[in-house]
Amino acid sequence: MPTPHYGQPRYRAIADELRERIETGAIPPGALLPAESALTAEFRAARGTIRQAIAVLREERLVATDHGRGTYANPSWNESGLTEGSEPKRSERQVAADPELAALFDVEVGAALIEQQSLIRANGVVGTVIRAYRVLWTKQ
Amino acid sequence: MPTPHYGQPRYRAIADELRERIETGAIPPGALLPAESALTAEFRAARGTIRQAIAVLREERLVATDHGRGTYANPSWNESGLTEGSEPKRSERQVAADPELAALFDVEVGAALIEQQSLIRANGVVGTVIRAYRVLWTKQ
DNA sequence: AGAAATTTGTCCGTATGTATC
DNA sequence: AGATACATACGGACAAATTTC
Repeated sequence: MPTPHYGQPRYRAIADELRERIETGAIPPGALLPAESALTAEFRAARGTIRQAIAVLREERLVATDHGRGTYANPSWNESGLTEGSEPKRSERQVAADPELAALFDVEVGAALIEQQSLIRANGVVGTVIRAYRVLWTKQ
Repeated sequence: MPTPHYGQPRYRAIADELRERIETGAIPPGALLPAESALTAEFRAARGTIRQAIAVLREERLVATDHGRGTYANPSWNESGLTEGSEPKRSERQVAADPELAALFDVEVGAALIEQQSLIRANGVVGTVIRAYRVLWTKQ
């Protein structure tokens, strides 16, 4: 546990994990990554290690951090990144919570949720649709 | 006095002190703890150290913190009940395509889709629900 | 209604001491 | 010896939610 960096250093492994979450849409474009303190808890890594991992992603332009605010995923949804991106593939709208979502978020059915939809295209055709839901009103 | 952690770290000692004040009633249930700025002055510790101490108590459910408001002692309404058993954080099921998804995937309404749902928790509560949709049979 | 002050949340940079590969 | 990593601690700054004036 202390410092076994078999092959790959820890901060790179953490960077890989976070990169996957972003690329799979688990952390949708424009969303905030968990705070450094939350990541230290989740990965049970020191803050310096977490910051090193995020620095890797920042260098890849996969995230951008605002001082005092947080670290955002995919800040380049308006500028074509790797692909020429024929269409904007992100949209956000307000929807009502269906019974299942209401139970998960512990809110009333019909409560306002933010739905962020992203599309993943392969060869021009839509391969995956990702919908991320979060409560509009934190707290209640 | 830079950073000697002989024996017990400072944030634990501070947490112990605050815990005792709560348990002895010096800080009654529902009352606000002194602000972080006040605690930094009292213990002559950095704010980060104070916040670490409070984080310990928060984990013990001895206090609860509201952004912009303060940290309360003994939140009596802790009916949360530590969850009814860990829910799976990733589940997969087959659903029928709604009109929007059907259009995106270019299939008929009602066609079979795979929905993969993931939950992202922050501090134990569901913060985001991710639903990823794919067509069931990717017959080229 | 609006501005200011308070308070918590988050990030930044740095530093020390310890331990392991 | 050097790189990696952990745990702890400091101080500063900006952001956001809440309260007070």
